[in-house]
Amino acid sequence: MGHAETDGCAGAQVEFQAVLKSAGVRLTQQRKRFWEWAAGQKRGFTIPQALDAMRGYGIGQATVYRNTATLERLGLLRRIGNGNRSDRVYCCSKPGHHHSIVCDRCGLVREFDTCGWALLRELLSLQTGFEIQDHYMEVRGICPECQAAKR
Amino acid sequence: MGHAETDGCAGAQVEFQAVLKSAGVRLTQQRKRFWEWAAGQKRGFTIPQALDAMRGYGIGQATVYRNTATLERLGLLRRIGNGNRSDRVYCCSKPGHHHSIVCDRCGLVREFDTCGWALLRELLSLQTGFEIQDHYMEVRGICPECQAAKR
DNA sequence: GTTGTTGCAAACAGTTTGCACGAAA
DNA sequence: TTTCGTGCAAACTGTTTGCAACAAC
Repeated sequence: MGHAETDGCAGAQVEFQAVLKSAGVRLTQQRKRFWEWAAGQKRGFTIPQALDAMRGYGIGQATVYRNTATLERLGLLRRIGNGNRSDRVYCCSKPGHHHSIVCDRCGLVREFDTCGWALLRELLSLQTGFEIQDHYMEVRGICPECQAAKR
Repeated sequence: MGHAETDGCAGAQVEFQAVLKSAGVRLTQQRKRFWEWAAGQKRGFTIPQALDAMRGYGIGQATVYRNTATLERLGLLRRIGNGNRSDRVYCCSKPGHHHSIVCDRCGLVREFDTCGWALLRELLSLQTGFEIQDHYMEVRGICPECQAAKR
């Protein structure tokens, strides 16, 4: 099953080690395994899925939880699923601020950054008097492949 | 402490009973108490806070959880706090689709619905090929009062 | 009278923690 | 050789559930 144009984590291997090093975080076997697996999950994953997969490598659950937190802190992983509370985790293809659009059917994640924020920010600031700081956005839909499969 | 222009739940009392009735949900003493209290929390609340407050009325925790879920289902309550994962609950001032802007300092919630969605939806649809369904958005900032208090 | 709701307490699920050992730098 | 990270299991927190009594309609 080829996911056209969506190989989100290409070149992630290199970046991974660099990010860890610059954060003073050690590159352990377990972390490497976890990251390789996570980067391969193009549709994100849930914690139970990660626990299962890592158990296969003899990696304990505490390690999975700890590493999920660590990599999230380093901006390598991100949590989504607020609309439906599914609490998925996915592997960021690029660092920094961006949003995600998630397929409701298969969980495929794509990232985007154009969200018209500058304008909205200005508007909200005027309307509410709030000193606006940040925003969070998540879109749900059906990905092209699932649309095709549906028929 | 007067919260100018932010008495979100005015007239909620009336609507409350109507919504419950039309959903075939009973108006019990406990639900009424819970709702009255919740509607009074202009800055939203956390579950522990609700548990505490309701314990004062002799209302059990199971009831609080069950009612939170019920009222959320009826669109009377809503959960926020995805950016910082604080998992707050707040009382919706109006039904239907809208977003929230939360004060990072005091938790005050204001709702808004202008978010430039139509345009973004179109853009994302073209860019990603997704059949777009829904979106979730949340803004964080500092409310006017907290800005004033800061100085 | 019928049925949804409640309170209690026990059960549960998911997550975190303490500690001794092992591996990375 | 000095930390940091890991595995294990126990502890914990927050949430859900079964059941008998009760209150809403």
